[in-house]
Amino acid sequence: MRRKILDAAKLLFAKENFESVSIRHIASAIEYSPAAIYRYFSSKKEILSVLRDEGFKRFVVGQKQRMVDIPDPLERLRAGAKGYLRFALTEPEYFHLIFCSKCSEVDLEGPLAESSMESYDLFRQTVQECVDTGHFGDVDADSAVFSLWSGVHGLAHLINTGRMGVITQNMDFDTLLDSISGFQLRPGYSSAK
Amino acid sequence: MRRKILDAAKLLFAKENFESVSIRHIASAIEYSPAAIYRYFSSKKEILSVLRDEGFKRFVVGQKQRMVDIPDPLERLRAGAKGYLRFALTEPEYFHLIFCSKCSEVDLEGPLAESSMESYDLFRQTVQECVDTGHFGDVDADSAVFSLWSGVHGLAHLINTGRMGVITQNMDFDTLLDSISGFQLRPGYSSAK
Amino acid sequence: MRRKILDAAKLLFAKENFESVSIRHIASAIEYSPAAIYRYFSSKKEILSVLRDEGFKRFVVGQKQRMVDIPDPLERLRAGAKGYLRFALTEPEYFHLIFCSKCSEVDLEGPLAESSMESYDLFRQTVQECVDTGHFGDVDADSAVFSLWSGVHGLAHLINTGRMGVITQNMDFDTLLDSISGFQLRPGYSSAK
Amino acid sequence: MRRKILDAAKLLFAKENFESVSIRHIASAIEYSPAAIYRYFSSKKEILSVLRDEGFKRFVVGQKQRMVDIPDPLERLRAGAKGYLRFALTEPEYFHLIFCSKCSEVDLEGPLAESSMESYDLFRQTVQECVDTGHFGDVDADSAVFSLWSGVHGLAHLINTGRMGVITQNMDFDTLLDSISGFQLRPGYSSAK
DNA sequence: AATGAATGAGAGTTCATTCAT
DNA sequence: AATGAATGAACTCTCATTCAT
Repeated sequence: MRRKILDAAKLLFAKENFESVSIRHIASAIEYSPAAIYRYFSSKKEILSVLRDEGFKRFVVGQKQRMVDIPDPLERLRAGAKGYLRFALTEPEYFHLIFCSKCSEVDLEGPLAESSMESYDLFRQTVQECVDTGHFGDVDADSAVFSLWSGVHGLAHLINTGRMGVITQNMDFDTLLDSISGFQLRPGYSSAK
Repeated sequence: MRRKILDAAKLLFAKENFESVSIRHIASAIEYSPAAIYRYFSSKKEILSVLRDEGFKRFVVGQKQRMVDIPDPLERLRAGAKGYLRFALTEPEYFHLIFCSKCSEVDLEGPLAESSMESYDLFRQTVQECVDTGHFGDVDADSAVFSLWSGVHGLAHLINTGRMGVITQNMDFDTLLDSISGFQLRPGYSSAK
Repeated sequence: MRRKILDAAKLLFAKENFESVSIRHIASAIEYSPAAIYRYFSSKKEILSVLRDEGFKRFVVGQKQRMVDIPDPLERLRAGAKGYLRFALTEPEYFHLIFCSKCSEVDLEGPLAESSMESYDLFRQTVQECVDTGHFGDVDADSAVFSLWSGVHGLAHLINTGRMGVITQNMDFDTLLDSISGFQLRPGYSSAK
Repeated sequence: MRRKILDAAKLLFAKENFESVSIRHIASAIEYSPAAIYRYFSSKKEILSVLRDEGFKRFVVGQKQRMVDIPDPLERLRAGAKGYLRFALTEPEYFHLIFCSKCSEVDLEGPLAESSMESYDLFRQTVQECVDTGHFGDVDADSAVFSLWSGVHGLAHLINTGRMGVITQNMDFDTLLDSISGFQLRPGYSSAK
């Protein structure tokens, strides 16, 4: 059924490129005929789309869980960053689909747009709290949002594309975060200057 | 001729990814027959390779020019970061080819490897100088390299994939840099804490 | 289906050589799409391989049947030679595939190797018997094997390629055999010198 | 010029299949452009054709030289057989072109037909002499022609297609001939029975 | 006399997709 | 609900050949 197809697809997508996974591959992985898949999905693109939505939803749910109970906004932000990194490194194909593919190629209608907003708001609001409580000195919230997202996203992307070499391979998320956020998210950091 | 093919390929490689760009696409973009392309390049991979080398060489030359005459390492670093951003935003095709495609897909033999090293060394050394002159407080050079590259790369990538929305569209490179480097590269910034 | 493809391929392989027969040719001969063939065979080479195995098996079975019950080794040999000729002239496609294509192009793993050995051993052993019973005078078995195979094979090949002209066209197998084996396989022949 | 092209082609044909030798290969072998070849030959087929004629002429000339001065017809025949074998084994591609390709594919007009006749007549007449002088017992000339050509041709073809294994690899032409002609061409042989 | 440029046709092969069953 | 059969379009790449220069 639908679930089985999606799971098989997810597994394959994790192993290979999205483009090089074919309906045939998925079908043979679940030991069904290629044609059978079309009972459940109208096209290969739809499978991809559903997977993306699912992945994003999972990401957002995870982020909420990780962040919701943390009172200190900086700690909360740090938890969010760690979640982002974890997602990127443990589910690189989803990460690529959701945070690296061109927005123009993504269908922004439907559930994805909603998740997207929710997620962004959570992030944005936490940053705002940090600014309000003086954690970031005189930096405005927009700048902080840009800066933080860029930093964490860039790290994830550089690692996933193999540009960080072996150095980062054995680091855990905390160490990684510390590396890039020596200036912002380091535990105990409070305010520049 | 060669140039025409490369330009067409560059455009297409940027729009879609490597695997979904076909020789036929390139050929029809320049209104030639697919076979004609093989007069100038022995394979699809070679086109990609040449493009990448070309783009990288241009990038490295530009960075050297921009950075060489600046005595203050932090200013020099800032100039490098601006160069990276400019390259990413004004030549997104090359940027994608060089800094976003998976390393495993790249032929690391030949001139590219050299350019790559040169460029990285220039960056790395400048960071080291900043650290040595106390610009980054007690942050070690490795961490600073990770952090700075991640920040600038992430910003470029998020903008290029359309994730920074319209807000960043009218900013110049200085403003952009200021946004993400409120903590590190801001002019006048000297040392954390 | 499979059979249709094989038959079409057999015909084409006989008319032209392996390399100039294309999947497209086969497909259009059976009025199918080229892609359809890949439902039944994984590659062009496999078609060839299957055909050869098939033909060889048929040849070997026939030879055994023809030879098994004949007590006199010379008569048995003669029956084998006649079988070889009949196979060559009545199934020239198979004959070409099995006894005329270059061995280096043949996949010698699998069932073919077995059939091949079986068939050769049967032949070789019969020759040995002839030698042992003095039918061939002081000729050793190896020489006799070379000589006999060469003679029959050469005749078949010359006829099949059209070099024997019309003269041989109306001869039956016995007459043909008598022609070439005036010295060895002629009925009543016993020993040289 | 013409000669250079033909020589290059001949060399390549000796190494690879006829079909897999391309105009490009020939051109690059003589360091000319593919187009240049068309000044001298109207098509690939023509090159092949000319080569075949040349090869055949050379064969015939060689055979004449070898045979002309030998008074004893059996010895002369033997010399001819040796020449046939030598030609087949040292110039297998020519041999294939001339004696193995289907007659229906060969252009039988022109110089080839002439050479062909000449060669055949020489052979046929020598056999006739052998018969007349009683060398072959009561075998008629037609049968002897069939038998002898078949034997030598078959041996050559089986060796060239790799079916004689390694056994024959180190034999010289005399030994080979002795093997297959234990009954007819062996030196000293005179008449069956 | 020779070439660079170009092409149409065709090679083997894979793919997403459809449809009768 | 599921499949076997089939296809058209696409893929990279090679070929013999032509033609303006």
